[in-house]
Amino acid sequence: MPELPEVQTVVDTLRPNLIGRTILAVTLHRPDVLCPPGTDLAAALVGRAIGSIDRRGKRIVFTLADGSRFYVHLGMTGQLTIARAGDAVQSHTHLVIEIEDGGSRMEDSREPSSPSSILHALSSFFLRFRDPRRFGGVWWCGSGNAADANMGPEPLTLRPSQLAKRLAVTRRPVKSALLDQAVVAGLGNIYVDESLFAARIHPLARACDLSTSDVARLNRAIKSTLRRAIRHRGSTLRDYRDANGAAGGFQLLHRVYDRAGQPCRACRTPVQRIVLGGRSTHFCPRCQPG
DNA sequence: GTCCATGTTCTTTA
DNA sequence: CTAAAGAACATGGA
Repeated sequence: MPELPEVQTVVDTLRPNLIGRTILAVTLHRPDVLCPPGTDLAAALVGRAIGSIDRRGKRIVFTLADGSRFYVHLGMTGQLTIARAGDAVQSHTHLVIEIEDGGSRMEDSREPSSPSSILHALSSFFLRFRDPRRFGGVWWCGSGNAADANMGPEPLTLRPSQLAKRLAVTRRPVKSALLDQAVVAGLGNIYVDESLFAARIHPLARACDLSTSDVARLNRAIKSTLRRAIRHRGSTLRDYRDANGAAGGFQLLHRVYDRAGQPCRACRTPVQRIVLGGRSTHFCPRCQPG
């Protein structure tokens, strides 16, 4: 579920819970969600404070007070949520990070599940990562910049000339190019379809054939679509939740995505669905002429 | 049983 | 050789 607006919403809801707090413990229930394999995540995290949380494309980047970093990718079904000790642990919870509760300790009478160290003198809560399909995972970066690897520019600050330059060099359909994280970072199947509709560009149009005005329109459409989706806290089709467990609301405002056969909200022509690069692709044949 | 799914990466084909 | 298409990954819901 998570594309840029959903990931940004998770980051925005994680920050007030986690910034400045110290990590008390790390439990990795499924070691294969961690890269590089065999990393001692507990040794890297325990005792350190979380300095900042940022988004890069669809990656959620945690920077510790010592400057080291790790990032979480939610894949298709990943969730990163804040929980208290009494909250039921859902199936497919692969990683749990215990966090020192910086606030007063009186409000929470529940005890941590495994009080084992002097660090537990104060109350705590948990950051849980669950991901049924396990297309997501956790990447330890150390002090390197692995979080930026293979990532194109951020679409919210992308300039039309940059986008034009990147689209001009490929004959792929514009939809395929926009899904490529190395071309632009953060777009996925929902927001590419929505952005192309807003720009009135056919998804099969060759990227290199777009005119300067097409690209300018597309750049504006991408920004406005993403900003609107963030304002509505992302799209919950099935699994997506923010860090507080709340669903998004933008799915109610989709204009073409998952609306095959339903009337275009602009012209009433039935929305068409095709398969492109193995992905469902939705567009209005009248508003987005080939 | 079948098909489909918000993502990424590796393999095969053209 | 490069670019693009296809398959694979794992799970669950319709």
